[in-house]
Amino acid sequence: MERFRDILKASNLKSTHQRLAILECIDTHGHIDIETLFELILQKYPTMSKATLYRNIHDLLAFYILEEVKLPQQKQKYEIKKVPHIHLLCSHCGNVEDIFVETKPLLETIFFQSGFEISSSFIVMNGICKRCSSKK
Amino acid sequence: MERFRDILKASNLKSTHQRLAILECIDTHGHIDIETLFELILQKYPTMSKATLYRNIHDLLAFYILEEVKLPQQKQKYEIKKVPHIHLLCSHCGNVEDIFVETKPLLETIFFQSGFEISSSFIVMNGICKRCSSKK
DNA sequence: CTTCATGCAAATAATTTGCAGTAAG
DNA sequence: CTTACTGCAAATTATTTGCATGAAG
Repeated sequence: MERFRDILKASNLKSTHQRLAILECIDTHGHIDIETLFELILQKYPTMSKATLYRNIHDLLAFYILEEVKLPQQKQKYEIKKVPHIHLLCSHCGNVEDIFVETKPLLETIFFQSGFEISSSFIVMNGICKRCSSKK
Repeated sequence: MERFRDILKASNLKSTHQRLAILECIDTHGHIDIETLFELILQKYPTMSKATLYRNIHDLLAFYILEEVKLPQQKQKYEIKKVPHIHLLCSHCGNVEDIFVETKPLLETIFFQSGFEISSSFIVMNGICKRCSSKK
């Protein structure tokens, strides 16, 4: 994936095999936690160390290349930073789906009610996804 | 606080000093993390151990007496379970405010768009609270 | 070449567990 | 009394750091 090289270069970060592997792995897997990520990368790069993984996650977050996703009852996960979206967490199959929805009305209601000026939001919906509910 | 004794009894949990202290502390302090909670309780009960704290937090969560609050860039916090609400996290003063807002329209939009049946939601808004924005 | 990133091992922090003693009901 | 809960210490697990080596540009 050439795009990750560009993204890294833009932040003056070297495009090491390890970093590219981390980014590609998160990209193809979607929301992923440290442990799973580590095991997946080990398969390609048996020498990968956890210290490197932690350091890179930290740096990639700092440069807003990654984003943390804190889901209820779950270990912290990570994803490639993208356009703001809502997380739909299926309590049946465990999958996380992203959805892009207009939230402006809600934000305006909140401002109206409380005077709180919102700059960003983090939203997780728990429930049953379409696939699971149609299987019942 | 007599009400916590009742709540504990309803779940067949004994009303120990430690448990009552944990609940009262979280109740008066609001959203609080393990470390802060531990230090506050130590002042009243110098013998309180962290093992007990962790065990109790775990059990109180399991009985839905407490609720976990995972805020971006912050350590996990806990609060007394209450009516569903939205968290407003002020990036200036760091305070977390709770607000009760009608989210039904948003939930319906999501269902309409994706077929995802929502049972509960977790929402954090980042921004500047009324108090801070009026100080500028 | 020069600088930044990696791997390893060791250090630190966070959380869990086993067990004997203690307190709640 | 009986059972569940606590405190302590030890065990795990998670994360960070120092430093010598190696790779990227």
